[in-house]
Amino acid sequence: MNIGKAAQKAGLSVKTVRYYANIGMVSPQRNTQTSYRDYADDDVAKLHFIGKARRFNFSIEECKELLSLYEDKNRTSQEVKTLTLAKIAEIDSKLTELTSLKDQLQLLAKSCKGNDRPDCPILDALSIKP
Amino acid sequence: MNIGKAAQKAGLSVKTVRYYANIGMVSPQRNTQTSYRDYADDDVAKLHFIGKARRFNFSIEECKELLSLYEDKNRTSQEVKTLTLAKIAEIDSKLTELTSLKDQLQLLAKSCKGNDRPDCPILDALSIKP
DNA sequence: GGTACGGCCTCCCCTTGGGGGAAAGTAAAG
DNA sequence: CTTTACTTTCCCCCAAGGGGAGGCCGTACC
Repeated sequence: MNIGKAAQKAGLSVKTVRYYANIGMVSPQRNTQTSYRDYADDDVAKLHFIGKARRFNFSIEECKELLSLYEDKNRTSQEVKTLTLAKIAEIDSKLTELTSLKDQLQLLAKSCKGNDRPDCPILDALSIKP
Repeated sequence: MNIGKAAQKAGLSVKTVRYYANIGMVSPQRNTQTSYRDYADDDVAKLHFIGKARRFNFSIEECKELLSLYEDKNRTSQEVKTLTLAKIAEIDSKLTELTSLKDQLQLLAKSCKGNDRPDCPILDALSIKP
């Protein structure tokens, strides 16, 4: 099938699917006459797989890794789980960082009256040296 | 002072400080002979301000906004607080999203034995249609 | 048969916030 | 005077595609 149909089935944009072909992640056959990309059902399954992994915050490189594990019928579940746990840890550290940021911003916001006067503890805090 | 000294005082890299000059955020004087950038203490204070705002996850555009509020002695604290609350909301929605992702990944990881066998519920979940 | 429309192709520039490094001018120190 | 450290501009690079130009291709309609 053509790229438009494949993208639609996989729930991705045509641009994205073409990008994945360009970086060698999902390489469809080519129609010898039109040079149109020709996606098999198997390719669409991979695209779908990648789309889902991306939504789980896996990077392109990690998706390549997952994809090769996906295609390797002899891989161990341990390899996959390791990647997943690493991703969880990564998300966790981002959560910690964002939570701390939010807390600090909330303290600042709380200390600022937010009225018509010019004095603002938020700006003061941003200009303090340390 | 030269850019190296200014960067050091502000706790930023020279590249970053030059970048801020290029985008017109902090525009130092120029030494007419050498064309070296010449940072005043005031510029360094702005750089420092920006560095801190960046660490609070404010984008460059938002930093520009904060900076103009910072320099405007007649601004109201309300304007600053509004920006801050918006940033908090933004961080909050990211927290929600990441938490949901983490939960889903943890469910998957929990269901996967992570042993030497090839069967892996994580990959299965990633290949399920939707 | 023509032609209008839509899909596909490649190619290039754009995004965020700088990092890396080359080539060349300049300043400070020995 | 020479070495070394600093600064300048310039260009390419990252992720993960998005937007759009210009040019083929195929088909539906008159």
